[in-house]
Amino acid sequence: MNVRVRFAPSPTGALHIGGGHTALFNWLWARHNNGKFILRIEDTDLVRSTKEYEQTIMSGMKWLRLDWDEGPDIGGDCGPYRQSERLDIYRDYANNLVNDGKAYRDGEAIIFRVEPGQDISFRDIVYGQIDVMSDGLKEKDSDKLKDIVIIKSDGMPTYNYAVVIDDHLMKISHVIRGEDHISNTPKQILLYRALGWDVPEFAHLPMILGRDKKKLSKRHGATSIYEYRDMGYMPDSMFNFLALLGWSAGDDKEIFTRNEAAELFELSRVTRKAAVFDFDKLNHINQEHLKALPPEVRLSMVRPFWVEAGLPVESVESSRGVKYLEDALTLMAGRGQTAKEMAQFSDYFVSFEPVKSRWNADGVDKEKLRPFFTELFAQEWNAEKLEETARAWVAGHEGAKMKDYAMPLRFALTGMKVSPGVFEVAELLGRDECSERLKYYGLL
RNA sequence: GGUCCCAUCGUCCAGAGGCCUAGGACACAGCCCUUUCAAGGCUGCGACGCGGGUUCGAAUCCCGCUGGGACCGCCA
Repeated sequence: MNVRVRFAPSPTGALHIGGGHTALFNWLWARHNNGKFILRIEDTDLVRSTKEYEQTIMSGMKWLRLDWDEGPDIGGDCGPYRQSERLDIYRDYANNLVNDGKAYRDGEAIIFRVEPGQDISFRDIVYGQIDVMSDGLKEKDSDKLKDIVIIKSDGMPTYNYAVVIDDHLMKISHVIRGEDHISNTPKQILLYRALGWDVPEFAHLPMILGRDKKKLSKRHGATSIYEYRDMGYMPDSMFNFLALLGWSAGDDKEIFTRNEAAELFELSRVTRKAAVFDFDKLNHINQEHLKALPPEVRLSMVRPFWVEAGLPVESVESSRGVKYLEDALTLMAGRGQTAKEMAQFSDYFVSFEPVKSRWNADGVDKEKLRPFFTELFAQEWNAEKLEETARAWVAGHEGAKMKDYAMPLRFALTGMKVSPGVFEVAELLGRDECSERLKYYGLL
């Protein structure tokens, strides 16, 4: 089967979590089958749609690296890919339906007649058999059967109509979308039949809920994909996390790359239960990815947050080399759940200034520490030698404990009570830098 | 009000009649390692919503109940 799937957002807002999830599953299915992933813009709401949002959605998808094979920006054989540019098509088919007596005009609008007694059941790849009769398509709070508006008074097609025309004309093989569309599907099936077309396969996806188990919305905090980027989550982590909402490969593997996911993905393994968006899990997945990153990529993820914090990344890079910054973050691997946290936790590698502002002399016995630091600085400057020296010092002094020396050193160098191994930090910072920092406090 | 969907640890996911005294992950708690934890290791806590069937046997199949949710727009 020639798999062709599409993501069809309406440009009335940024790409949000739910949309990203839907786009992701479509992408997964396309890539798994070596099929095509199509982006179609559903901009038939004249009032709310904007070109800016269209751009935002596309860049959101690019950030997640959900690349499409056909779309409004790159074209394709089934274009145009913007519904506002397909109005003639919708009108032609609507006129045919009117001529066939299957639809009628009311005002400026065209309305499809729903006949009672029709079985509009369908089989969903995820949800299985869904039985519906056309008699159930009632008006709200009424027993009246509800006909379907297909062309609005302003000449634009409605969602339920345009989606059918486009999915057919664009040769969509699988319609993969949120579960909130299950109840739209029977209406669309009625339209497919009236038009004499075969229906595509349907696969509905479970909803994503907030902690309170209500549909994810602004109330739950960040909903747009971009907000996650700005918080320091990485595209591959978001991808990994979103893929796990409503799907698993069946084994215990939870940290994977997009290609691994594409290989393993099966629509038949998608879950039916709505999933709660869990920040703790996202954090963990992001941390795992952050840990596994190649040094240069890790640096590229963290760098913007150092810059954002006003740290002199550029000058440190030119004076000490990019390798220094990469090594610093290699030491940090696994520490911090977001790129932003990692940047915050490692600022002392980039500048002494934040260290000064955190350091204070409370409880620091300078007289006791000075000889120890002097001894340290008499050594060859590498972590192994430094630790060896420190241990020898502790062993040679009655009642001395490693932490009585290591902690003040850590605090003086980093301004933090937590850091990677302090001797490794010292080695990387370098003898001169360490010396400068200790002298500043009068510890050397 | 009508139609439809869902129901395993707090959360995400395993489980497609016996392999389940229900497994993994996150979170949480505790312990260990140790110069610190935001790193690493170990242990623990913790669920099949309820009631009926079917069956030698049910988390798995059927029915009812309860509880969630979606949709019923000339929004998508």
